[in-house]
Amino acid sequence: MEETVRTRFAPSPTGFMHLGGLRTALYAYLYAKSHGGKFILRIEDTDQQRFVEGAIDVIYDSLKGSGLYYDEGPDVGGDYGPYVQSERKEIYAEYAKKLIELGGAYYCFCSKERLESLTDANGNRKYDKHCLSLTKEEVEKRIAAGEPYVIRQNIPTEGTSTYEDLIYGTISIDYSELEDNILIKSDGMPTYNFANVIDDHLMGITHVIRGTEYLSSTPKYNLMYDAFGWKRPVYIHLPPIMKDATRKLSKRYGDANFDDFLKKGYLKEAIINYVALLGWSPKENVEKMSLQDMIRLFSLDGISRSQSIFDEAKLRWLNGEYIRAMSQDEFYRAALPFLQTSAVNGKFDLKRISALLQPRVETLGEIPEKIDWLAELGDYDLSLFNNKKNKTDAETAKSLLPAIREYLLSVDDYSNDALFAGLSAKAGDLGVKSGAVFWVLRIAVTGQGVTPGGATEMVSLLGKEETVRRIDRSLELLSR
RNA sequence: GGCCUCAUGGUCAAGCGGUUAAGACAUUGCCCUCUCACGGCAAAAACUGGGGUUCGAUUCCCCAUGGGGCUACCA
Repeated sequence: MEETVRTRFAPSPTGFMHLGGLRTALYAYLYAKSHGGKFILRIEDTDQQRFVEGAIDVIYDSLKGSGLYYDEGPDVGGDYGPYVQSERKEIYAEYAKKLIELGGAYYCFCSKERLESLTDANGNRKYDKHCLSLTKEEVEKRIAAGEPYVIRQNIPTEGTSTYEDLIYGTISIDYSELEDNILIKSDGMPTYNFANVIDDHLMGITHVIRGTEYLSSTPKYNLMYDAFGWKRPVYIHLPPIMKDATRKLSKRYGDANFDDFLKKGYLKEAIINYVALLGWSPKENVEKMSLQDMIRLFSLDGISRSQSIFDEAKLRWLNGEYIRAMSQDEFYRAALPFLQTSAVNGKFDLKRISALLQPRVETLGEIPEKIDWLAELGDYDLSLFNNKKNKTDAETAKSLLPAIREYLLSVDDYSNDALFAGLSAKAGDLGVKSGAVFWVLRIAVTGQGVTPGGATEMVSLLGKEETVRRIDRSLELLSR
């Protein structure tokens, strides 16, 4: 029987969910799920200086919020815990000791000063294996004396390491290019280089899915798998997501934060869908996909090797697709927080505004700016009445408006359809194109060149009292 | 600097020796239309350069150029 696929997402708690990280998590999730496997969450918090309060919750929330439910993790449990590295310190110490016995690592007592003295003319530094020659007795004596130490990996001085990456193919690195990196820091905590290997093995990870930044350091990890006699995992390295041609999407530029996009009014389904498309394309030529669709369509040969640039314009479009696919109620619920920050909150029927806005916005964040002006009719430029096609201007507005006002005052059915039919007929009575009536009316009640909906939709929304009040105000402006 | 790696329109991205080199976003134009938007139709737009291999290279190989990564007691 084939072994069960187990993938993991192993972020450091930095306080925000990076979109690149989210994509890595997504691919790991998709790979596992499309193979009937398990997806595991592990928190890599070995760098205590980078500890951020509440950061782990951000990871939980982002993952679950996007539908990437993990089968094992700190908050959901599992048979391979603990799933937080800072709680596994003794495990690493034990394996480090074992690796030393196997000759794959050694204690090092070198001072920072000595290390710095190793820097050559080009500014490069490579550890010289100085402490490798220490005898066991000497090492024990110095440890007993309380001297601080680290544990370094013992990398062969010659030879070549080769492995097969499922995306990039055969990768070969000469050992001479690698350094005896620190595995256990002087504070007793492991570095990524070590914890990552120990945990992936102990947690039964079969497929390691991560960014290309690890492509050339993977031989170091394989050396450890081999030394312990463990089976190497399958490697799947992913190309980076860029902000532009030369910069990666980064925290620094504030353009990579999942939460920020949520605040701007992007839907999490759209974000997940969009990042899935950066670096992967399904066999079928489709772009809008649910998580379930993606599980069905996911395959490694659709993953590209080149970096891709994050294009917010396309994300906007996709987000718009999701918005238009929602039911009116779904959209209303999603839009409500944004509607409530608008100046119209409490003045008009938010549900009706929501229906008007649904086909007209690509992100929820655009909502307030699209309707704020609706709250009050202020002074506006009378040249807005100018319309060539309908042959209108301020003068025609002045002559048409009283009759329109009278009509609107006389009817009680303010539904869009009734208003449209009634005003069209009225235009006939007045001997003008219906477009002229609609244009003049729309400007008169909104004072805007562009509105989310036509004259009748605006009037229907405003209601009789407010409509008449605004027409009066416009007539006043016109006679100044 | 050394090593690893990548390279199709502005962007994402099909293609995997012979194609009119898909599709999507963005752009432009037209249609629909009570403005805008939605929707529909159409246009413009690409194989980084140079050598090979081959009857034939976007596709395979090499070099150059350009981009990214690694070179930490960060991950």
